[in-house]
Parts: sequence; structure tokens; C-alpha cells
Amino acid sequence: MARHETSEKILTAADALLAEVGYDGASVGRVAERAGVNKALVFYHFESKSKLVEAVLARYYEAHQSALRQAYDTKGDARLRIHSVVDAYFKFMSEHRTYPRLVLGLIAASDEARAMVQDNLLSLFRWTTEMLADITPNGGPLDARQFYSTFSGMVTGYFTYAPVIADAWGDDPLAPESLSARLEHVHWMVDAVLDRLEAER
Amino acid sequence: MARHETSEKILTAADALLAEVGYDGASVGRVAERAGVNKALVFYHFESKSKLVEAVLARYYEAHQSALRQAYDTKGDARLRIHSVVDAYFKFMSEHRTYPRLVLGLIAASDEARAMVQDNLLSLFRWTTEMLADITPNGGPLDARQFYSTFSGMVTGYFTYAPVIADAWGDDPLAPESLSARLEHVHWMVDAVLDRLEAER
DNA sequence: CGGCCGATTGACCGATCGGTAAACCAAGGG
DNA sequence: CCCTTGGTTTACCGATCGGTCAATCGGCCG
Repeated sequence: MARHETSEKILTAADALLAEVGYDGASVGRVAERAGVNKALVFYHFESKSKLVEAVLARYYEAHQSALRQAYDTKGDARLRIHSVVDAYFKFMSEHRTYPRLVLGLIAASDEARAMVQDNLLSLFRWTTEMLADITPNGGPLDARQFYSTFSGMVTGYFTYAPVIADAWGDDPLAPESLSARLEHVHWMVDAVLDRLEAER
Repeated sequence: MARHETSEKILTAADALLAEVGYDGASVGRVAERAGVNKALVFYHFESKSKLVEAVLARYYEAHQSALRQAYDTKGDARLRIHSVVDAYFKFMSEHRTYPRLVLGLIAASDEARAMVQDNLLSLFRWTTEMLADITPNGGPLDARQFYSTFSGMVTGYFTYAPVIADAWGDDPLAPESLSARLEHVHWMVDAVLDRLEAER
């Protein structure tokens, strides 16, 4: 089989399994089994387990960042562009539902696993705070950092906690209607923040 | 040694280790080692590893919930009481910094581990939404469930992501000044939401 | 002192982990 | 036709996991 085919099968299997059972739960043996491939092949195509996970993450990194940048480069005033970025952020998460859980699992695991996601999160963080730098005061409780933490938490938190609170939520939190309601809520929050920021100027 | 003493040492060690390295990383052997205790003793005092983790969680459950309820039972109008609950929520997390990471690690691990935190999260979720039921519309993007998800994500997300974004944050996100700025930010967000809800009535 | 009992210990179990080494297989080129 | 080469497989390694068990310790009571 062609080199690329096998690698892709392994990557896909690893992606799904990591989101389901976390870093430690996703053993190389189980990944290989799900990919329909011999276990030793995983080490042939990806040197080690950690390299495999980094490869899985790398697939998301570029897509995630470029989606946000593209959304920000639309025409319109600051408010419109911010809404556009929030839209893109939310859309990316709902189209790649294993991604937030994967990142979460790595952060919760070990220091080494945490280091894997750190670089991507840092550049995302820096880019977002630069984007907001013009419209928020510097330092204090209204610093751009605060709003990054708040809104990224609103989106990623929803997806990661969804399976846990599904019982209490009533409807499935990941059903299309629930998702659109959540997105609408986030937009409402953005407007609430921007209105109040303008009023306080 | 008295039964209680040893149990307490094991619980404390397990608590810290779970927050550091997650469920799978916190092996029974390492827990025992940190507690200065023989490994078999862990199984003597707590039947199994999962029972041990449940015992760790149980210590937080009651404290967490009663802290919120107590905060809500203060005098004043709805806005004041909500601020009071947010205060208590934030304070509890900053005083038990291993707690949010512990919960996060369990959610990210396996379905069984997820079930451990589910009960507590559900009752917390139900209580909060009841608390907000009077001041938010029913259903849609302004449903109480949305605001629960939003504000709990704002607080817990900050603490769980703190070690990851510490480099980019500049100051230590867990330093007292940073924490008070974050708390102020959350209060600012509460007011922004309540103002807009009132304006839309 | 003798015996009892709860707490503690060290030795051990089968299972599974990430990773390695060598053999094997099919296709392609000289 | 043989030999090389990249992909694949089988068998295996040491380490570590959660958990068990019988032996042992140390007070306390009669």
C-alpha cells in the first residue's frame, strides 16, 4: 500500500481514539487495530507515539489558524470582523468535534503532552490579543487577554463539557438546533461586551 | 497509625498527583510513594483506584456546593446575589486549584472517569439554572443553560488553561494580582449581561 | 504473659504498555 | 532472473500497571 494511504488511516484512527479515551487511553495497539493495520507499522510511519500525536495536532493547527485569519480579513468594521472570527472559531469546533477534546486531554495529561499544544495555543493567543488591542484598554480587567480567555472558554468549554451535561441539558447539546442556539448566544455576548466597552469610553 | 491519619495522607497525595498528571498518570504506586505509605495500604483503605478518586472528589463536592448555596442566600437583589455566587465560585477555584484540573482530567480520560464527575456537575448545573430561571427567558440563546455554560467556562477555563498560556500571559496568571484582575473581569461581564438583559425586556 | 485484631509490609500476579529486531513480501530495474 | 528497496508482519523485550495474599507488626485487653 502507498505510504500516504497507510499514514492517513493511522492518523484518522488516532484522532478519533484520542478524543474518545484521551492520550493514555489511546494505546498504539488500539490505534493500529482501529486503523486495520499492524501495530509495528505505526512506529514505522511515525517514529513514536508522541510524534504520532503531534502529527494529529499538526493537521488541525494550520486549518484552525487559517480559518480564523481568513475570517478576520473580511471587509467591515471591527465589530463585524470580530463576529466573523467568532463564527469561524465556533464553526471550526463544530466541524472538528474531536479537536477540543483532544486538546483538553493533552492538557490534562502530563507536562510533556501539555507542551505539544502549548505552541499552537500561544500563537493563537497572541494573534487574538493583537486583534483586540485597538478596542480594549491595556491591562486590568478589560485587557484583551481577559476577553480571549473568556470567549475561547465559552466556545471550547461548551464542546468539551457537552457529553457530561447532556443529560441535564435536555436536548442533545451537539444537535444542530442546540449548536445554532449556542452560536447565537455567543454572538449576543459579543454585542453585550462591545456595547459596554463603547459606553465606557 | 490511626485509620484516619493514613487515609488523609493518601487522599492529599492523590489529590495533588491527579491534578498534576491526570487520572492515568497518577498510578497507585506513585500516590503511595508521595504519601509515604506502602502501596498495598491504598487498597486496604480504599478498595480500588476508582474508589480512591471518588473519595477525593467527594471532599470537594460538598464544599463546592455549600459555598455556592451559602453565597446565594445572602441578602440583596438578584444582581447582588449573582455577583455573590460568582465570587464564591471564583474563590473556591482559587483556593482549590487542583480541583478544576482534576475534573478536567477525569472528563478527558474515559467514559468511566467521566461518570464520576457527572453527578456533581449535573446537580450544580440544575441549581444554577434554577437560580437564573427568573431573570432569563426560557429557551433560545438567552436560556439560563447558556449562561451557566458561559460563566462556569469563564472561571474554570481560566484556571485549567493558566499553566498553558502562562508564557504568553506575561505575569503569572495565578498570582494574586492576576487573579483579582480576572475576578474583576468576570464581574464586569456579569454586569454587561444583566444590563443588556434588562434593556431587552 | 497470651491472644486477638486492625494496620502494615513485601513479594508476587497477569495484563498491557511503548518500542525493537529480524524475517518476509511484492514490485521494479539492471 | 536476481537483487534492491520500501512496506509489512511476527515475535519479543523490559517496564509498569492495578490488584492480591500471606506474613508480620504493635497495642490493648483479659
